[in-house]
Amino acid sequence: MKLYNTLGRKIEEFIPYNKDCVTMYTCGPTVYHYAHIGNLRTYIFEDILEKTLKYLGYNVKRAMNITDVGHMTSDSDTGEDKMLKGAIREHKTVYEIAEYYTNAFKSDTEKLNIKWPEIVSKATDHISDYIHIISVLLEKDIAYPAGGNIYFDVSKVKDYYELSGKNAEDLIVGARDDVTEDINKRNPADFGLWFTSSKFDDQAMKWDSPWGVGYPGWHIECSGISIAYLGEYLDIHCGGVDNVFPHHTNEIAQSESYLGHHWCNYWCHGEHLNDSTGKMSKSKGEFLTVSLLEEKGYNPLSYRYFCLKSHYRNQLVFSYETLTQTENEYNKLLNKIKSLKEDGTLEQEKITLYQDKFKKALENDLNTSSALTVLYDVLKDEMNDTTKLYLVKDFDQVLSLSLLDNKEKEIDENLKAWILEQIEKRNEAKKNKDYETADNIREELKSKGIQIKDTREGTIFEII
RNA sequence: GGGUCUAUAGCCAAGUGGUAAGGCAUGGGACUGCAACUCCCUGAUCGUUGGUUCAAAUCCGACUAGGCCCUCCA
Repeated sequence: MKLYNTLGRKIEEFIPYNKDCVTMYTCGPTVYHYAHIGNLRTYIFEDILEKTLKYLGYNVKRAMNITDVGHMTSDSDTGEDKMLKGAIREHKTVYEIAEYYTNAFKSDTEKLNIKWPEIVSKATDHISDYIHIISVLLEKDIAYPAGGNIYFDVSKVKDYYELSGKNAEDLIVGARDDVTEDINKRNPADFGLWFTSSKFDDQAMKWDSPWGVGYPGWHIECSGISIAYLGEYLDIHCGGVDNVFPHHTNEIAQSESYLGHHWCNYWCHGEHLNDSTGKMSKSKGEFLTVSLLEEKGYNPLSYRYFCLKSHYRNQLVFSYETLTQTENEYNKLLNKIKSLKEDGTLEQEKITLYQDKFKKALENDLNTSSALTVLYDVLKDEMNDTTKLYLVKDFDQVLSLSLLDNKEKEIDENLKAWILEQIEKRNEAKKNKDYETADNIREELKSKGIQIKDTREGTIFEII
């Protein structure tokens, strides 16, 4: 298995610490609002990674956090707590907001066939772990108190900028207008571990700590949860590219300083989904959610297919035009598979041949585009349908495109009898060259969501 | 300003030194009473420009265009 590692910026052979169990951590959502489909793209990538590892025979232990503690919308004095902002917007408590959007997020992942990680933990469930880590960092003199808060001193760690490839001199504090310098920090790059002195009076979530009542900094939660569930040695850490700096950079700094040894070997990042104007975000342009796509008549799995056609490290541009086209492709694929009928015994040679090709594609830094091509090759190949169906099912363990879930929908016997009767009538009319009647019947059925297909074997129907 | 990534046909894309996979769309054809479905056929010298090499979309340099990051962001 080869993976692109942001740490080192090259494709590397994947070698886990422990062959028997790969540990994987993925940064989860901040649940103050719905996730947009760009957010979900990253989770699709992580889903494919986890399923690929399992397909290749690894056991995978994966954890994800749910950020239900306040993140600042900005670091400036005018900043607001995201969770609080959501609560005010919707007249609910921050806890209600978190629960509501966690469920919404889970529902979105289900619609996209994204497997829910075995371990999912709320950030607020591990406050004592963060306090412990911060205490150790203070003891080691890597963290320091200032102005009522605890900060991490980045000058105490070597290779702070290794992951991001940046260097201290070139970073401009306040490169963005909405960021102001925090005068408590010794170095501009230092980051907060614990805040007691909030810039906002109405901070809703607070916990007791050795340094006063307050709340944890943003980066500490991922370190804390990851170490709590996956131990001191982590194989893979994933997230969106925008997390490379500062979030993951800071995670490395605090985790390794706390543990006293190297922590995570592979850092994998998913690229963004852009719209025609650039990066997609919640605050700019149309807020694209899975529900919105459904409202517009799209199948969420068409979006998954859209993502798999591309590579996770390529930027993708979203437009309804492209999605419409992709849905068409996806439906054609499903149609082809639907026409397969069990017709013999498995052809083992073919199975081995195509499984190897499929694996090879995925092993090459998750080349899902090539993997899909292998699927098309299978459908075109000269082998019996039983073997094709076997391979489709096998591949779908990773692709998760519900390629075989398209079984005939259960329909009422009376309805079925009526439809068959109509088809009979239509065929009779056709025989008598009464095409007007025939077309009327076809239209009537269509208006009820029943599609007629004239095939060589006779007329069949399908519920749309 | 600094960092980083990308650039292959209308669209999504494979390709990691040996003369451009695949899917969709388009056009043509078969089937059909017409249509839908299905099937067959149909397209690019790889952003521009130098260089390395017997050989480059593939390696190196320059240029151009674009995305993202520089302390909320997937």
